[in-house]
Amino acid sequence: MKSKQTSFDIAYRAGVSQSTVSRALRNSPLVNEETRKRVQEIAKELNYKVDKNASSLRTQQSGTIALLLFEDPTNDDSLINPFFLSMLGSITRASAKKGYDLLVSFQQMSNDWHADFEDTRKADGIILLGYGDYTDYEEKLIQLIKQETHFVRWGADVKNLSVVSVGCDNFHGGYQVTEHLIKKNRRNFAFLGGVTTGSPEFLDRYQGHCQALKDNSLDVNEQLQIDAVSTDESGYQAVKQLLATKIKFDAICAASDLIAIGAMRAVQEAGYNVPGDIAVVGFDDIATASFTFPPMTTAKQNTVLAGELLVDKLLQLVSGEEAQTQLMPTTLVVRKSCGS
Amino acid sequence: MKSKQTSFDIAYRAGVSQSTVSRALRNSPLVNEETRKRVQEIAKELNYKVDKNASSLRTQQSGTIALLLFEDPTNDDSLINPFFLSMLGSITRASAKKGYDLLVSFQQMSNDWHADFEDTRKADGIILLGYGDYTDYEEKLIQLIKQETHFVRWGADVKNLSVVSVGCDNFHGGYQVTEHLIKKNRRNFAFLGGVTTGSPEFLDRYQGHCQALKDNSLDVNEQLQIDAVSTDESGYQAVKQLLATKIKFDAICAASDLIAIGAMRAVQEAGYNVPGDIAVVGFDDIATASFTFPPMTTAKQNTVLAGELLVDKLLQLVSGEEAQTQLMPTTLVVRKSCGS
DNA sequence: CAATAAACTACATACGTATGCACAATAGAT
DNA sequence: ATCTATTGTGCATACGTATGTAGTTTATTG
Repeated sequence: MKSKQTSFDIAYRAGVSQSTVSRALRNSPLVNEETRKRVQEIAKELNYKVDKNASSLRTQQSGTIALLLFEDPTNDDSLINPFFLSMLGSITRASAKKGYDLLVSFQQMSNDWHADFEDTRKADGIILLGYGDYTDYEEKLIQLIKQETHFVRWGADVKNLSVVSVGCDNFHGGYQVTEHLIKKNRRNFAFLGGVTTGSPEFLDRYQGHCQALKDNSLDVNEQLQIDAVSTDESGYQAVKQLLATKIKFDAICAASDLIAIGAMRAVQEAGYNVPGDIAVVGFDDIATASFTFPPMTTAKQNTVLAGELLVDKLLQLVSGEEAQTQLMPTTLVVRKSCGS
Repeated sequence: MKSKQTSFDIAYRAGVSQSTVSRALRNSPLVNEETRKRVQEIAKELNYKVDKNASSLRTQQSGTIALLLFEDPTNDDSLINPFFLSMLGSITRASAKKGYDLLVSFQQMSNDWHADFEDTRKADGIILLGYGDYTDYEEKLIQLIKQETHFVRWGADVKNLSVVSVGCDNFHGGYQVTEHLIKKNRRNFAFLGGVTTGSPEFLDRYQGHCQALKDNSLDVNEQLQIDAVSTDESGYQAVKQLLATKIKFDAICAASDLIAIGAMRAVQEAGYNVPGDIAVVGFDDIATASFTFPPMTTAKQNTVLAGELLVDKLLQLVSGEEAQTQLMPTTLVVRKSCGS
């Protein structure tokens, strides 16, 4: 049980050659049924496991997917955005289902992340996860393409680049929640989320929001759009700023649940009732959203499906097939933060 | 930029041998300062990266840690316990800080998990994460020890086994929250969490709870202890069951935040006020805990520190050093669910 | 019974790196 | 000018597996 078993040890015990052992364990049709069974039994008996390093070195395939998780640059503390954490969970599951191991890596998005995993042969392909809202991002995508790295990414489609993305229909989601609020007879909307500065995802949500207003003959009041990053603190501050302007509003569309949570807190602290005075909707449907008070109405992104799509598409690319960018629909989850 | 670079290519370009390249890149003192610089420059220029498989095969070290995450067996849906998700995040960070890659794997805790990662040389060591409350667990730990696998685990110490564990002081945590409630003049306590059936962690929390009661000359009413697993649904059902007994109580100690969240919901639905009529405390301090209504008072487990300790101790074991089981203190986080 | 096919199995080698050992080159000492 | 010490480099090999090719055995056929 001590020193490591190799295929030669199995071969010796089975009275065959090492190559036969290798073939037997990989179920090659070249070896006799009987021989194969015998070898496999002995292997199990001796608790032999194929050395993945040697195997990968020989086959040039690692059976591993790398997940690169980019942090929100503004979020310095050591908490991870719960939405991405949830994505991480579903990706882990999805890759396990496909028999792949998952290598998880946090990235400082500073240097060299682009070149690390597939080059070193530790992974067959890469999944990029995080808001792509920092400088340099496209440049690095281009470099990945140049190196012919297999990768897929989460998020809004990137224009003019042949990159496979999986994302949700942020425009539609923004439209959806806004429409819901309009049906609840709200008329004066604030929008919380970085539009000029932030991630493309937030911009799409905002544009969907605006479109819904237009389609219902409502005006967009740009003074009620406040930039915010995806933290509850940022949402809290945004609402404070908003209240200071004295402009009236009866609904808040937040670009993410975290922002919405902070917004609700600020609203309630100012003595207003949610949803009575001000309705709030979020975006993402993170786990916390159902436990807030009042429980939050939000546009759900299906992280389970997302994880599976990302893994499936990546594996398609790895095996040389084509793969298409895909947009998933969002689902409106109605709870109580917009009235009943 | 296309076909893969090897150390031979670098050697050719630098006019030295492959072995010199290898040494230069690993900063061996055996190679001349000047030569080393030249080699490293050329390597960077050609975007050369050491093949980790070949390197690992040769050195028998992978530079990788495997994280095995066990699911709560009762939790079938595809959501991960947020506490463990948070641990996952901190472990990811901690191992990155040490320069190790992290291989994440979900386990069905059915067969063979014990033998996979270090045996195949994909990882230098293993971190076990999850409630250790299922049959077979100790048996598998014993097997890991037999195989001389390097591993550490999260959770309560395992008696009679020389296993390195990192956990929090569940007894003290249970004591702490109960004491807090007593100071708030609560006298009739319910405890929600599997004691006979559940995980050892829950049992420790319960015992701390009981000790606090005894130290304050209060009786333990065993009829007010309800088994529950760590989901909000389970907490919800437990309170329903409790209310049906008509026994009076003015405080609930939940064995986890998720249980507490479900409990609060049931209490509020029954028309009682939290904390006015019934105070509630949780355990863990998951992200959601600060967003509930009212915000939850709970015993915080320091996941960031836990992640670092787990990684540090594992790496100690890997490098042949001794490592000790360690209990971390819990911190009482006072919010509003116990009154002000 | 010889010749050919069919079905297995063994031999040899390559994957890319790291390292013990031998060797070369330079410097210093006598 | 010869010898030892010092420093730097190259040669050869091993890590453990997978696979092309050659070889052996048995069955099949003329």
